[in-house]
Amino acid sequence: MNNTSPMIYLVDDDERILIALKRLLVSAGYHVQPYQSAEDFLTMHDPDAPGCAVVDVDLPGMDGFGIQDALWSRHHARPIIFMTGCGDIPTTVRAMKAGAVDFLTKPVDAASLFAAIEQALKRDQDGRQKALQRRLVEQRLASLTPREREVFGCVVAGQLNKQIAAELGTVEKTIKVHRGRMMEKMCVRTVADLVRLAAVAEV
Amino acid sequence: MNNTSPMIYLVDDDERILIALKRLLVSAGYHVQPYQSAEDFLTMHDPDAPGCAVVDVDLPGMDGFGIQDALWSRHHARPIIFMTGCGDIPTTVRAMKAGAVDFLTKPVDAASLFAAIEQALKRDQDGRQKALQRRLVEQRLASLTPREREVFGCVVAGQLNKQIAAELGTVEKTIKVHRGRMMEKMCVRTVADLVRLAAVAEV
DNA sequence: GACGGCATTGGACCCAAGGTCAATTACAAC
DNA sequence: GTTGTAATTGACCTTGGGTCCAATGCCGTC
Repeated sequence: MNNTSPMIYLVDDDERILIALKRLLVSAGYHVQPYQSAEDFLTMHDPDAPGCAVVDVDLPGMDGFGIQDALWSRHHARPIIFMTGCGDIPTTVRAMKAGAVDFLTKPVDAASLFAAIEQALKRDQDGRQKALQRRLVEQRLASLTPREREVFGCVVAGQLNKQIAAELGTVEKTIKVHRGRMMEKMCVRTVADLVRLAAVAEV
Repeated sequence: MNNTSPMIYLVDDDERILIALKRLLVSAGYHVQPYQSAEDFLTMHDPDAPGCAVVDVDLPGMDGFGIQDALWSRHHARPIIFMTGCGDIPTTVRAMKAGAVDFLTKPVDAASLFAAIEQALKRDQDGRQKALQRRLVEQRLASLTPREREVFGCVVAGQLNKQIAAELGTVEKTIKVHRGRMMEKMCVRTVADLVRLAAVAEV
């Protein structure tokens, strides 16, 4: 699906640092997209492209946390690595609690940065994988008729056709038909597979 | 199971702080167990009692991370809240990455401490709940004969009895018997329930 | 050697799941 | 009014799942 190589989104208001870090990362083989402000990053980056963000928390205007919140509220789960020149412990804790991959102090140590980026890219990859599966299941669920949707829930709950019929106020034969069509639309052949699909969607 | 009220394990080498914090927590209605060293805590605390630990990272001898590692290697997932008088950002990041609930700076703010403790107790509760379920499932799995165990795997995978029979080199009738006994031992009546149990055990 | 647990199998039987063929009803859109 | 989709139901048949009773062979323990 997304086999484009991952992008590192660099956000720092200090142009010298931006240039230096970009050079470092490019020389290590990464694709880099630099931004001088949170606003630039948020409006210009492609949220569907794989990759991670390396962000200075102390930005003028919207700061690093603003980026984190903005991405979160848009359901963009892009992993973030923070950098700071003058951060304190409460700030660090807040960032990590909010899901930051790492919180690095300037001057940034190259080895730490690379390690954090690798971890962030892996997290991004995993997240994308899960989101993809989830979207697939939700797409299939959306193709169900209301009745089929109800039957889906009952089957996942382990109910027998006759029990489902009683619950939905109809007869077993009707349920069998709905159930058959539902299984086909969900692209599964066994109840075991269906339960696993349901688990992907719900959790 | 564990309806004893949760215990707060306090670990700090400074006796004055230990006393002050204990007083604060007791007055807030918590049960508190103070220790002056990591070693004392590790040898004397009850790992099966619900609760969380509030630990000074800068302990003489084994430090706070030592506690974290020791608990981890013993598979005791007790949530830890760290305190520090002179910590830095890398230390904070390390602690949070290792799963600390919070990382507080001394002097500890009461409101922050209470918030962290509530979060830690909730995490402990959730962890215990999951561990309990998991142990229950593993116990049931352990009661299966080797053959039943194999059939379990195939059923969860969604295979038909005849397919299972072919895979295990026997006939459908035999599988039916194993399958029936397996379902009874696992205390489930439907495949849907069985798949959910399997999910609890594997993840 | 007797005993118990385990794996295996056969036969009879019942219930559940799913498919075929056919038909009816309701509602919304064109 | 016609068309399409969704929901519904019936009779009939096949396959799959599950249970009861009964029996056999293997293996390790007492």
